[in-house]
Amino acid sequence: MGITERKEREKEQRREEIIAAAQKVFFEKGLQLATMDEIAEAAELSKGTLYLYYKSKEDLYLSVIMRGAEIMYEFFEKATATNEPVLKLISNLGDSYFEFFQKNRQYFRMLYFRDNPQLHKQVSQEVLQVCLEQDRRIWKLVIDLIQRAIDEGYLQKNIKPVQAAVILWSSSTALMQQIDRNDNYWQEQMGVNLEETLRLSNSLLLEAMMTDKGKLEYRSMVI
Amino acid sequence: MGITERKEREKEQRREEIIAAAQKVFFEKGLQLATMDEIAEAAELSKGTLYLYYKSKEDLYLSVIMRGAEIMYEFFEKATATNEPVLKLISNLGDSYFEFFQKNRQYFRMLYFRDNPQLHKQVSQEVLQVCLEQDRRIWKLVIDLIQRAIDEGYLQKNIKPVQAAVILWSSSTALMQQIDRNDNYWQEQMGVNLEETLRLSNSLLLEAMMTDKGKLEYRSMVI
DNA sequence: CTCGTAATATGACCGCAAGTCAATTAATTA
DNA sequence: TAATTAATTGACTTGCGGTCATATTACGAG
Repeated sequence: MGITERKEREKEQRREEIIAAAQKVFFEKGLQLATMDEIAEAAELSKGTLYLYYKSKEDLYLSVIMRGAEIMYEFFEKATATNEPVLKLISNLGDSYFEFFQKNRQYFRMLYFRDNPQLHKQVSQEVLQVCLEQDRRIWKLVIDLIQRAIDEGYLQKNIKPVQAAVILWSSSTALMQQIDRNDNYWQEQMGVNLEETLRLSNSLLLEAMMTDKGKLEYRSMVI
Repeated sequence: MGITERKEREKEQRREEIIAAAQKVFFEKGLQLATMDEIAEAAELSKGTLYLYYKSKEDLYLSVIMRGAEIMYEFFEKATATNEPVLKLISNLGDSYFEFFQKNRQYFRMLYFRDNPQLHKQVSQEVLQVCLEQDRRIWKLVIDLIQRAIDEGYLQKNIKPVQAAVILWSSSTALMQQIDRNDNYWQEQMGVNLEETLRLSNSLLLEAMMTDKGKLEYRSMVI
């Protein structure tokens, strides 16, 4: 009976080895240019073996993405686990998203593959399910925080927390994508610093959602 | 000499026929699942012929996208060509972007392929150039309008027009992408109407950028 | 009208990569 | 040690983007 457990462990370990190899190759080449043969070689396994552990290249890709999402979640948890006022926590959350982006660009890039279902031809139902679950966890963290800010009277009651979350999330993500792709272009051709623009966008939105009480506290906080 | 002209016309026409066929197939299947053989069949030509007119599948895809971008530009032009006050024009611009999205979802979806350079493996330099030119035209329209609103004292002077444009554009786009993919999910699981959220986001941002004069005018406008 | 030439169009073919599976090897059990 | 089960392999199949030698058509000179 100890044997089946060990086998289980070894199997899990192999899955991890494969993911690690896949990550290396995907980071270097991206989904399209990475080949399963390459990943197999990096994992020191044959291609056939990969398919014993993952149903498709896209499943493998999504599995790597999930590692990234987990790291992102940890950033968020850490950023919101202090005893600071809730508006500060929301602001921290925005900062930590950007920090995650800067320190994990490869993951960030992969993450928005997930949002493009046009690209999911071969994703298995199981992996998708786990993905959605993880997504929910992240949204819950954000939404709960905003709910708290509303309850405490810092954000306007007539804005639904989910709405606020979607708005803040969408604009942050979109701007970071822009930074990822075209930062130089905007800086050099348009004379605009996108990182500054991101901060501006976040504070404009957040302030626009605040109550007077919130604005008061926020401004004292910023100084 | 009339003959070479006719030939020129016929060649241009063939290019158009091919684009039309490609569009049909891409609309139905998306970039990945569409095959060149399929497009060739739809165009009633052989695959080889396609490659006499377009260098790659991705070039063909981008060429279809450019049709979409042209249509979008026309929406924008029409929305901003009236004599209404400039804040109303900016608001109209947002509405027309959403209208474009609703009436041309297929194009909208394709447009965001362009922003993912990870996917551009085979795009030729020429097509890319035309693309960038078109992009600039659209940005110019938006930025000029915002510049006008600043000049006329409706938007704050300390916000750069390019910044404002990027912020408004990014958040609108991101929310429409969300609508395109997951509207039902947000509506049914989260009880949130994303179309309303988009409008909210736009007005929050716009108002947050306004001067007092702007807010006064805007509020009288909304009623 | 007709023949040579140039412009167009064709589809068999190539190379590559995802995914499969019969055969092989390794580990476990009797 | 032999039999059974599990894990692994890599040759093979399939499908598609892209190419190119060949065929077809359109044109113009004689």
